[in-house]
Amino acid sequence: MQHHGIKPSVQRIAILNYLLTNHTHPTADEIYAGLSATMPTLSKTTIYNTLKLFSDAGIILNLSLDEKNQRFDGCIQPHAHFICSCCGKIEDFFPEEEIFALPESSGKEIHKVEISYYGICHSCKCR
Amino acid sequence: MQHHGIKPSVQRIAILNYLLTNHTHPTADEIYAGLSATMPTLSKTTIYNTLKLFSDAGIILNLSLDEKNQRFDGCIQPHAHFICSCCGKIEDFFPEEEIFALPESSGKEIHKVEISYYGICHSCKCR
DNA sequence: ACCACTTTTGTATTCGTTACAATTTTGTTT
DNA sequence: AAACAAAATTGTAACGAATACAAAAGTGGT
Repeated sequence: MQHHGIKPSVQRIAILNYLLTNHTHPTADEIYAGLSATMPTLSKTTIYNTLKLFSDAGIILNLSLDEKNQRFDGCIQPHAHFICSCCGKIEDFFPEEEIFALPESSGKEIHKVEISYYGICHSCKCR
Repeated sequence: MQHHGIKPSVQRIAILNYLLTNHTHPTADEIYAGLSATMPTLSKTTIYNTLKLFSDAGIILNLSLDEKNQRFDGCIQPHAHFICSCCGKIEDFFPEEEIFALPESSGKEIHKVEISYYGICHSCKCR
């Protein structure tokens, strides 16, 4: 965190820690629900502020795979996602790295790549 | 449209036509702005209803690449997008088809694949 | 012309996110 | 330690895209 010019605080550490230990691609609300038990005074605005701070600094990812909510990912290794439209589960995938580079470098500067597969997962299909 | 069990109407034809001729990946609002000139009584609800009808039927794509708005695409050939964070421009890409299939078919049923590259485009970089 | 059914429309509501100002915390200087 | 400036946190209010809902208009068949 410090290496990115961000001063640590109790709230910031808690939020980053939540993202690094819960690989659930949570929304701001889910993070709030998860942390407010132990930090009752935590404000939702702080969560939004902090998430923006972190994602601008590149230490977390702001995912747009969910059209209803912003979702956040503490794993910044290039990876893809599978989203089950039925149960909502989000799975991580790690395809070959080549996919994450632009085919031809046409003078573009790439900051983020998002690869999302939408469909029905195995267990939802059989139910 | 009829082949997908959707009855055509003046509004539906206009909305589909807008998406097939404008490759701008518009929001519902942008479609409304573009059509209300010639169809003054067109309602925004109709646009939302119709876009949902079309994307559920698979004749258009509901893109989640923009975290602020739903965006829609009349081009349903598998393709990727580049989004310039500076000027907002959205470009189409057509990588090899293999990318759009799941690496290993793990019993999943894929309905949609979204591949988005976020960054700065050439002209914004030089300005 | 009548009727049932579908589509469209406008308004009201919801809810995730942001704006903003006040309060609290942190770090530094004297 | 006290005082001060700067930064972070908090709560409330506001915004706006998307949805819910009921009324109105349109469509097709008898």
